[in-house]
Amino acid sequence: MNTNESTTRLDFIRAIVAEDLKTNKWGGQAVTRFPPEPNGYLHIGHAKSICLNFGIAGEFNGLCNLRFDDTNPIKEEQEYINSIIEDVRWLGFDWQDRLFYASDYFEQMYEYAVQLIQAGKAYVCDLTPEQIREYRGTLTEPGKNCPYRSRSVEENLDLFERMRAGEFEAGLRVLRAKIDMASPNLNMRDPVMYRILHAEHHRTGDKWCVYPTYDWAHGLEDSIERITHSVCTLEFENHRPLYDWFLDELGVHHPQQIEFARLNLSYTVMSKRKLQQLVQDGLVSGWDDPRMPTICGLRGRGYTPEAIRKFCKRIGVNKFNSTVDIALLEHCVREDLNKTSPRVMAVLRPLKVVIENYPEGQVEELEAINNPEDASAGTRKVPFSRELYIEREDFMEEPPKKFYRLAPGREVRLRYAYFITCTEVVKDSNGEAVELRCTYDPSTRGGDAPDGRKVKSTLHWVSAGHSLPAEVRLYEHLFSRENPDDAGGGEDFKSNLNPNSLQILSSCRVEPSLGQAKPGSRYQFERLGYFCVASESCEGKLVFNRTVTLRDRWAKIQKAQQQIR
RNA sequence: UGGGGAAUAGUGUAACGGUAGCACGACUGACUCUGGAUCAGUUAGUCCAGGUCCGAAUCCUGGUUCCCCAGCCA
Repeated sequence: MNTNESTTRLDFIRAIVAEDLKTNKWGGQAVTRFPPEPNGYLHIGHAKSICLNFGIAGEFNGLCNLRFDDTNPIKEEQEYINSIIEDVRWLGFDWQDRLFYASDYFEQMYEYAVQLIQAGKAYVCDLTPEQIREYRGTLTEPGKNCPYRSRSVEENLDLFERMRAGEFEAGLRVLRAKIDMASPNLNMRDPVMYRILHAEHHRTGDKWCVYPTYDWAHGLEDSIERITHSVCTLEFENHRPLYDWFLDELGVHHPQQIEFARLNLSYTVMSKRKLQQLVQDGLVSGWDDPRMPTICGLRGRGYTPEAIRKFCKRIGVNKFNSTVDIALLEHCVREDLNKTSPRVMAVLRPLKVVIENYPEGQVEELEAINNPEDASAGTRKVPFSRELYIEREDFMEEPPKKFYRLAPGREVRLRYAYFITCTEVVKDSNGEAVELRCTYDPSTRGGDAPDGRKVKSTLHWVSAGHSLPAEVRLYEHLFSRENPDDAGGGEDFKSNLNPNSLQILSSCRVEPSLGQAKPGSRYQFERLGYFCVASESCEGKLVFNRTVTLRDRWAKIQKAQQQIR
């Protein structure tokens, strides 16, 4: 709590927690929870909630539980549980022995329901779903009491027990809270507490055929776990009176529900439904496609947990909807990766260079710095020879203004190597440059000229004979529109998919030090960006995913120049 | 047109009756063996209209706009 970063400003939720701690409201305890429903993969929006809940616990010397809200066996699967556990852990959070499941409380919840029935506060209703909707009324008109509302306690008890026993078909009856069918808050118009579902639950099997609804279950889960601050998203604000009502009627431990705005990010979608659609329609390779805003997608893309945590800290917490610029997320990864990733040279679109005055067969091992931001990372040797590859876009036969790179007659530096001058351009029948003939200045070995002359630019390169082939996947934003839902003419968000969101380059060359690069490890390809070794990569076939480009001044100049034309 | 929320530079957020600040972005410039990083600077804001006050983003009144709610989803 007393770190300089967190004392500066408290968001409104932390302010509440701090105040409660000060007044000893919960006996000096702060207990939060992250309560995902295991029906999908976690995304960066969940990370916001995870960082909030675990962050509060960490900062206030409290506890944060990981709890699966598994009250709907039709939608939930073990696969999701596994991925969620992996993702939360990967993000860097620890729930120790407090991994819980709502389904572990089913018996207790059932007893609480019986208690409410006995108190005349709940009843079994035989209306069909359609009828329930009709009886509920509308936003502007009150609902009306259903004919079963006045059933006796005994009959309700009997019916509810038989619901549990499996005597009725799915959907035939429900248990409802008896509150107020005229309430302006529709959630209070006798909400459903239990529905009959003859479905196999991934944890309780066929033990139950009545399952609690969210409204009934969630507060109980919080209460049973002695949660103090039940943090959820804005859309549950309307449910808070109901949350409070259940807990008050039962007279049990009653946490405070606090709502905050969920995260929206530009150039992507965040709803589970839409993400699922992308997966199902095969528009991405899966939940872990590196273009997805899912935690596993970002992980495969090369994002670090540190960067995601930093991002979540920077976006803050508030009560109004907003859309964070994805550039901020990208800034956070760059900031982290700049300090931590080893530099390496890789040529994505190779253009052959022959150094005519360099002795055939000669190879020099030149020393290169692994990370200029971290002296302890040391140096490595990079082989240099007569035939090299440079980046195709680092050469222009007719360079425009402000293009500092290689051109006929121009001298540039090869990083950590020599100054070279382009003397001749070899072209194919289409007039395309296929090879450059150059000379080098032997006195510039290592990259400095003894006579002090300067060059305008430094290029990365690899030795043709020593470099390794690699596949590199260049990723861009998944959508080409800032707000993907902003689609015209009856189209939906999918019409805004960015056709260039994935570009696969299969004839890249990387320096030999990358030969044993392990999947998941991250590098900066000098002058290009941050890349991470793809999970499919192996020693014979190297594959890299681009996490994010470096900031690129030249690209901006180029863009500006194109706009002028 | 019922109820519940919310509005501060382009974006995200501070300021809790007392100089509207920070970050991202954009734009300058310095430096540089990454057109990277770093450093310096510029840009730009209190939804509107009244009121209270020496003083209002903050308090009051009235508007405007946006979000959420009519699942046996969460």
